[in-house]
Amino acid sequence: MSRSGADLALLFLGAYRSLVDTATTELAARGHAEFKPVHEFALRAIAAGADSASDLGRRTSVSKQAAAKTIAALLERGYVVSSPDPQDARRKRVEVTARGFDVMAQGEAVLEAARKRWEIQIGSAQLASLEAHLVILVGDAAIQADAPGWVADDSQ
Amino acid sequence: MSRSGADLALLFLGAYRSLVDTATTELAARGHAEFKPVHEFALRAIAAGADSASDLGRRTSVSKQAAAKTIAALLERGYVVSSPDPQDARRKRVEVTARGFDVMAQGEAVLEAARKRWEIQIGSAQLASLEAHLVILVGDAAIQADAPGWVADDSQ
DNA sequence: TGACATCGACAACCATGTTGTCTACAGTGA
DNA sequence: TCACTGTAGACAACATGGTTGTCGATGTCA
Repeated sequence: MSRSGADLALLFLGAYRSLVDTATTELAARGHAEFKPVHEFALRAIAAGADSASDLGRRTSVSKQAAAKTIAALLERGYVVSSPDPQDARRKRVEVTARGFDVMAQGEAVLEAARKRWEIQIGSAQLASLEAHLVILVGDAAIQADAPGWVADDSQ
Repeated sequence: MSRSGADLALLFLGAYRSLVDTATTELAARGHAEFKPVHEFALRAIAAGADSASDLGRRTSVSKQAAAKTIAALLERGYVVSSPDPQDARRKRVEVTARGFDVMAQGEAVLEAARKRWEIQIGSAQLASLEAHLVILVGDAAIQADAPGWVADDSQ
């Protein structure tokens, strides 16, 4: 077959897009419209302890201003709440709400379901080996779900 | 191993990013700084016959204004030239320059080299099967290199 | 106590897309 | 031949999601 390198790149992008689009569409259908991958990552980082804008910025490799905007968006949609930090009057502590945890759980479920469909399609062993090879090729870069500023691609 | 669906998505994104970053960096080192995937796709479309802004817009599923901006960027960097169409005074015909063909060839070569490295790393048969499975999973969506507005992710 | 760091807010800017509007020109049919 | 309709490209305004720079308030440490 010997596809070209460019096609290979496109294939990866297509696979990612396919999963993410599925998730976005499904989440919208389940009452979480406008929920984008960026939000998912931010929410994860907040749940993991990034409880202020500056903190979130550092963890997601983005300026604190950008992080503040993301938090504002999450706040507006009810995925997080913020309150003044009693320990430090400069800070505002951000916390994930029940709705926030819900959207994370649903997102995970949707992606897991998509993965299951693929598993059925090409076989469990094949998918496992595909994943294993990807891990080798990509290395650690993809593992830290907290980090990427490179999730900016999104749906749009 | 049974990785989660979210990890799988991240893995795909990581693989894509890895290839694209390699290509962008390499191209920059070879005298094509600031050349982004979007430019690559536009250039390909132009070479394939999209010789006007409106045309390019249609082919890459983007507004003609956005296409015009992309053309302006390519123009500025010397990858295309434009001239009034003698047949139709409304149009400006866009053509890929030698430099434009060069960057396309180099890009292809760089990606091909990256693919070769992976082939060595995990084995030729493994890479082939990975690609074959991806083709099954992604379907036709990734094949038409001309289309995607979804290459907006980029380096930045 | 004073120097310095950090927090969040605000403003300005950039990149890359969008829509809407405008003028020039092409093509077509009465 | 002429009016109508469609299309090309230019321009303006705006949305999104980043950036940098600056500022006042607050914390921290010598």
